[in-house]
Amino acid sequence: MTISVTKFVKNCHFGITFQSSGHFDSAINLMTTGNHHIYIYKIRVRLNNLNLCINHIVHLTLPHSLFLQIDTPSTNDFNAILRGLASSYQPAAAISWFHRMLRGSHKIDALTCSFVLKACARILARPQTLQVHSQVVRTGFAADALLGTTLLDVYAKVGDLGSARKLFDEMPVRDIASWNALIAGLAQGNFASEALELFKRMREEGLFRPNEVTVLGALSACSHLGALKEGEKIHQYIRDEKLDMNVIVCNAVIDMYAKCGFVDKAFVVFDSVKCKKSLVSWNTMIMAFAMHGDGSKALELFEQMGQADVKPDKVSYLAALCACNHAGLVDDGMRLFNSMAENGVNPNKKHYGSVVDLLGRAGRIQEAYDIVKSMPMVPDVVLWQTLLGPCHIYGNVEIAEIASRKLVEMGSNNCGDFVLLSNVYATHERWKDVVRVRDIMKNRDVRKVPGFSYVEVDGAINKFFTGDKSHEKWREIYDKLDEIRFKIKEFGYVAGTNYVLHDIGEEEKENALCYHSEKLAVAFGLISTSEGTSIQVFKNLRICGDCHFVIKLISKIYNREIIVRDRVRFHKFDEGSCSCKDYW
DNA sequence: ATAGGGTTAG
Repeated sequence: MTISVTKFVKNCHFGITFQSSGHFDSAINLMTTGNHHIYIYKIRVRLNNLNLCINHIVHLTLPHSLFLQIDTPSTNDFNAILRGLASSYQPAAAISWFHRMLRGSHKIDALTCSFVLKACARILARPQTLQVHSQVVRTGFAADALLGTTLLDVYAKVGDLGSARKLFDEMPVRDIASWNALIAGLAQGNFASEALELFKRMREEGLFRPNEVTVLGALSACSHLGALKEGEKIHQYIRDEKLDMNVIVCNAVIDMYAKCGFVDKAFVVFDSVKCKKSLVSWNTMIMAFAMHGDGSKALELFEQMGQADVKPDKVSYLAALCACNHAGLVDDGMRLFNSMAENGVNPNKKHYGSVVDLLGRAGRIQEAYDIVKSMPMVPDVVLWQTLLGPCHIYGNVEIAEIASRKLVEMGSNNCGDFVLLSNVYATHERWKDVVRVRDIMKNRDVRKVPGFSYVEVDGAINKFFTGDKSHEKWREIYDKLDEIRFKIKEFGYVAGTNYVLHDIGEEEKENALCYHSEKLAVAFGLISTSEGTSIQVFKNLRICGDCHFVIKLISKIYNREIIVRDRVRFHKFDEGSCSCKDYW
C-alpha cells in the first residue's frame, strides 16, 4: 500500500506530495525532515482514493515533539506550536506558552497574538483576553486590521460586547470581516436588536456588500427576536445576491422562519434548497417541527434523513426527543431514547434531561426519578429543575422535596425553583412549609430574573420588561391591561390563581396581570395591530401557567390569534384554546 | 510560507 501525504498551503489546490510505502508516520517524517520550520497548514492523505483531511491530527502530535528538538526557537517556531495548540484541544497550553515567550523575552509578532487570542476564545477567558489586548497595544500592533478584528471577535465571544463595540468604533481600518464579527457577536450575545441595527447601518453606508457571513449574523438576530419582516427582507437579499448556494445560509433561513413562527415557510425553503442539504439542515427542520408541536412530521423527517443517507447525530436525537415531548408521544420518545446507543450515539445529559421531561409531563414522575438515579453522569441544575417542574402539576411532594434539596445544595438562586416547591406545598395546603420556603428566599436574597418579551408591529420590534413603563405608549398599554382585567373578571377569572407566586413578588400581589412582560406585549399588540391579524410574542423565559391561562382568555374575548414563543416551543392560542397538549 | 468574520442544541 502506498500512502501519499500532500502539504497544502491555505486555499491552494496544489502542494508538494510525499510518498511512502506503508506508514503514515514515515510519510510525515519525510515531509518534515530537514525542515525545522513547522508551518504545515493543511495536509491531505490520499489513501486508496480516499481523501482525508487530517490537519488537526498533525497539530496535535507533530509540532510539540519537533519543537522541543529546536535549540533556539524562532518566533515562527513559537507561532507554529501556538497555532497547533490553539486549534487543537489544548488552548490553556497555548496561553501558557505565550506567557513563557513573554517571560523569556522572546520576540512576539501579530501572529503570536492572533493564535493566543484564538485560544482565549476557546476557553472563554476574558481576563487573559484583556492581558493579550494590553500586550497588543504595548507592542504597537493595534493598527493591524486583522488582529483588530480577531480581538473584537474574541471580546464578543467571551461575552464582553462593550469592549467589542468600543474596539469597532475606534478601529482605524475596518473591513467586511470587522463588521461581520461585531454583527455576529451582538446577535449571539443577547444584543440581537443592536445586531440588526448595525446590519442596517452597514447597508446604508454602502461601503461593503453584505456577504454570506454577514447575512448569517443578521438572520441569527432575526431568529432571536422573531423579527419576521426583517428576516424576509434579508431572505430576499440572499436570493438577489445568489447567496443561497451556501448550505449554511439556507439553514439559517430555515431556522429564521421557524423561530418566527412560520414552520410552513421554513419547510418550503428546506424542501427547495438548490444546494446539497447538510446534517444541520435536517436537524434544524426537525427542531422546527418539534418547537411547533408537530411531533409526527418531526419523526417522519427523522426517518427520511436515514433514507437520504444522512446519519443522525446527537442533535438529531435531541430534536426528535424534543418533538415527542411537545406532542406527548411518550412511547415513541422512549423507543427513540433506547435505540440511541445501538445507532452509535451515546445519550448525553441533554438527552437524559429530555426523557426526564417526557416522563415527568406524562405524570410518570417516579420513573423519571429512576432515570435520574441511573444515569451515568452527575445530574446538573437543569435536570433537577426538569424533574421538579411536573411535581407541581401532579402534586408529588416527596420527589419535589428531593429535587429542591438538591437544587439548594447546588446553590441555585433561581426564584422559579423556590416558587415551584412552594406551589407544591400550597396545593397540599401545607402553609407552614410555604412560609418556610418564602423565608429561605428572603434570607438567600434570591435573584429575580427580569423577564422580557418582544412583539413585532409593522417591522418595528418592541421590547417589554416585567413592569416596564419605558415604552412611549405605556399609558395606553396599561389602560388596555385594565380593560382586559375587567373583561376577564366577567369570565370568572380570579387574579392570583398562582397566588403563592404573587405573594413572593410583593408588589405584584393584586396586579399580577399588569406586570408580566408577555402580557404587556399582548396588550400592545391589541392596541397596535388591526383586527384579524395574528399577534406574535417572543418571550425569553418559559411561559408560566398563569400567563398561559390568561392569554387563552384574551384570545377568546378579543377573538384574536395569539402566538407566544417561549424558550422551548410555540403556543398558538386561538378562540380560547391552545395548540399545545402540555402545559406549565 | 503562516492570521480575522459563519447555521442546529431540554
